[in-house]
Amino acid sequence: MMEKNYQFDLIEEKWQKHWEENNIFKSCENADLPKYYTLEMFPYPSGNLHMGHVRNYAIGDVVARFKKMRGFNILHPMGFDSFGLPAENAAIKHGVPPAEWTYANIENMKKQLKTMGISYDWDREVATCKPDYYKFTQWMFLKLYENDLAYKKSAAVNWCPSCQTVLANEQVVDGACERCETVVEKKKLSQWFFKITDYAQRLLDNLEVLPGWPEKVKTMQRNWIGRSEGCEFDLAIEGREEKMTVFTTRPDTVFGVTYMVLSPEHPLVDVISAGTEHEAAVKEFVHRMQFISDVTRTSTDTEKEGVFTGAYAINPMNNEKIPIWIANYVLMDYGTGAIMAVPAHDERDFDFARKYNIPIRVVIKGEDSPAEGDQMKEAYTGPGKMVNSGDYDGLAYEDGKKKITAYMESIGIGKGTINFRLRDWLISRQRYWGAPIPIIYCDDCGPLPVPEKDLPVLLPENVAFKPSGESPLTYVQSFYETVCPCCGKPARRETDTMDTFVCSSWYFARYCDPHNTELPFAKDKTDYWMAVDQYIGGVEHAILHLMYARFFTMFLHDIKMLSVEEPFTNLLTQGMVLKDGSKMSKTKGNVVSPEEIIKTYGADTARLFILFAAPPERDLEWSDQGVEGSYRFLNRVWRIVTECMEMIQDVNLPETFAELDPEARELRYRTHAAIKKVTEDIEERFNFNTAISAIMELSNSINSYRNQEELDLPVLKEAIEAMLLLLSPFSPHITEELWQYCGHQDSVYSQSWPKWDESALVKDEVEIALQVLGKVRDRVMVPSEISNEELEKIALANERVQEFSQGKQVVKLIVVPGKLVNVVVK
RNA sequence: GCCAGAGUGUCGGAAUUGGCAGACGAGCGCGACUCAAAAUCGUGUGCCGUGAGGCGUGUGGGUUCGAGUCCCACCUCUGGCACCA
Repeated sequence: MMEKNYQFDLIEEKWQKHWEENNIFKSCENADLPKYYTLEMFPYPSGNLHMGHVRNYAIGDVVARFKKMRGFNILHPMGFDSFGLPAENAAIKHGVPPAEWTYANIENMKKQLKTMGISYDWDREVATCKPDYYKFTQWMFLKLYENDLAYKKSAAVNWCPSCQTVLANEQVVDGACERCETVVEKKKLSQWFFKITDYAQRLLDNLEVLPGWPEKVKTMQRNWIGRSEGCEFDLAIEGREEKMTVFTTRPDTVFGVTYMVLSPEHPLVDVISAGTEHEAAVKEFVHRMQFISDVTRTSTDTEKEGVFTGAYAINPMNNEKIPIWIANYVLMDYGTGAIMAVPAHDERDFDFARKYNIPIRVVIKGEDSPAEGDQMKEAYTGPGKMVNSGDYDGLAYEDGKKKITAYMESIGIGKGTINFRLRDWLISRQRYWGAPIPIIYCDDCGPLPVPEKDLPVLLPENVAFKPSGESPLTYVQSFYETVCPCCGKPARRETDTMDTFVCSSWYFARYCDPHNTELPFAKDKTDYWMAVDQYIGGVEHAILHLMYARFFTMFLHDIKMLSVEEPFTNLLTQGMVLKDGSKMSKTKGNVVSPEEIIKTYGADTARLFILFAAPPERDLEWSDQGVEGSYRFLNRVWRIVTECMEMIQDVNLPETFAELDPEARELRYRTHAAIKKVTEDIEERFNFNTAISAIMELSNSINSYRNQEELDLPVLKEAIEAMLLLLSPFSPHITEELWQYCGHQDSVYSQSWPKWDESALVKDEVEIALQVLGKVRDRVMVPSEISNEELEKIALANERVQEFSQGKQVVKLIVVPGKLVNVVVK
């Protein structure tokens, strides 16, 4: 029975149930149809959806439903990134086991997600904390290990004292923990790494073949990978056996070296300063540097300082004696931890040399650059010709780079190298709630991978949480006690777990074959579905998740598990949801709860508003009044359809619409203009806000048309049905209900997307603006087929035009057909 | 400091290829309905001016018949990078 009023709560519940019971959104491979894989970044199950989620999933659902109606075979799954620290914190705080807390949150969030009415195939749901999933996260580790891409090493790593675990470089932002903003410390520990640096060049190069990614994200990844090309070479140290090795991108400036710098942590520092009069000062400096955090030390604001070590290196190009210093601005973990300093052509070296009165020698002369170091106000880093460089004088600096590198190579002291800023990915975490690293330590056989058949290495339950620097699993004897898979003697399991970013680096492939118990996924399934055609999520993952996932995909491609090399063909990074100009947060007290909004206005209104308020990439300002507006619009749609229903229900649409009266023609024009506009806005630009405004315009047109006395019912029906179909990806429940009222049996979701009729877009008459000197003075209606000559005549004869060109001479006439005539006078 | 992106009514935002700035929505004003209110419907709404008209897309200049859009300089905001040799 038809309800008189728009009762969103009844309608939404009814259709959600209907969709679920009829498996409307279930997807399977179908070779006859082109596939389309839409994916939104899966959430961490914190327990409640926030507006950012709603925005993310509303965008994804428009894409999925639109593509479905456009004839694609859709994969649109959802799941949970369910390992991670909050579960452990909750366990400590509330005494609930992490697993219990997590599963309860998943249930609640799933319930909330279902009230949004998104077209997910829930049969494909994954949760990374379930053994059937993390079994294959461990499988990934084993494959990386087999291929020498997982290794353990002792290194100074980032330690978050609050989270009580180590972090990857990517998870340290401005020297602080990405999660809790605590300043991280350096700790020397033995940890597991993935050799992502082996893929540095490919991660960089492939960005070129990702035209569907925002330039912003690609730039961030390029910066992070930080490739630089240069030359590494050895220098003898006066009176010693040892050599020092430096990396430089400017071998062309090697004749301008006036001092060398070692990082304070460099192993040679102690050796070369020992026994010199400078030893005490060096020791003091090194000691002092230990207590300065990396953030401070690597900030551009920090003043450069250093001390002379007492030792000298020999410049291999001219045998000059060069003093070796140590300084705060040279870092141990980039390049070789040592540099050649050329103050004339490097800003940092210049500042340092000025401070300590070290000579500045010009070796590159640009067009207007100073020739003498003393005259310089700043370092000259531009192009130029080599000077003061012996046989190399007169060479262009680029040629100099090549020639000097080649020379060093020929005498066996150096070689051309490429340095990356990217570090290997530290994946061990001293935490309980993660996938255990599948490694066994045997006193006799060493560290060994857990045999594939023994996966998964199950996480034990009932674990005590003691705040210490060690994994809680180190206290669980039943977990760590095992036998060596090689010799059968008692052995010990690795007690660290994996970074949760490992779990999310391959989930998109698991969705293609989520119930496979033998393999993470079967190749024929991923061959059909991968890559993800449209990936949608927050820009905060620009480096972290998006780079790790690319790395995994390349690796899986290399071991022939995946055909694709890149996981995400198109990427949309959505903006944040703001309230009163800032991000919604509990501390600011400006949080709007999606649950409340859906309860008060319904999911259709919530979705519509969030898509209407701003284009998807931009930040969105939440507005309660804006929500009211969207709600009013849906009510208007409801009234239009229910009030016209009886008239149009039994009307058949003709093949062609001939002989229409002007009003009906106008409505048809507007209907088809709306179809065109909405289609192009979604398809080409993801401009959902303007697509919605076009639907609103159509509804306004229908509304005024239906108040007339004589109605052309087929035209009215066509307009109303087009409006419902166009609106259905945005607000699926109300359109489903009204679609049925119009006499249809099938779901709107399974309808074909409407096509516009070009002939309906042809107008008899168009409005032309008449300008004098670029200012609009009048507007006239003219036949659309009018010739330029005719238009010119009309313009010149126009009263208003004459008024404004009186006493002046017409110099020129500009005609833009269908738009305007501009009369140029003098 | 460097590199992106942005700056348009009271507000969110539109203008797709250099061609009528302000679509759509919100807010506000007026009117209808109502005992009244809400809802709804209709209508108006960039600024100045009684009016004719003038002005108007961060600022200043330029190109053009015509500039929110192109060029130059500058200001502000947002994001990213920032001793990476």
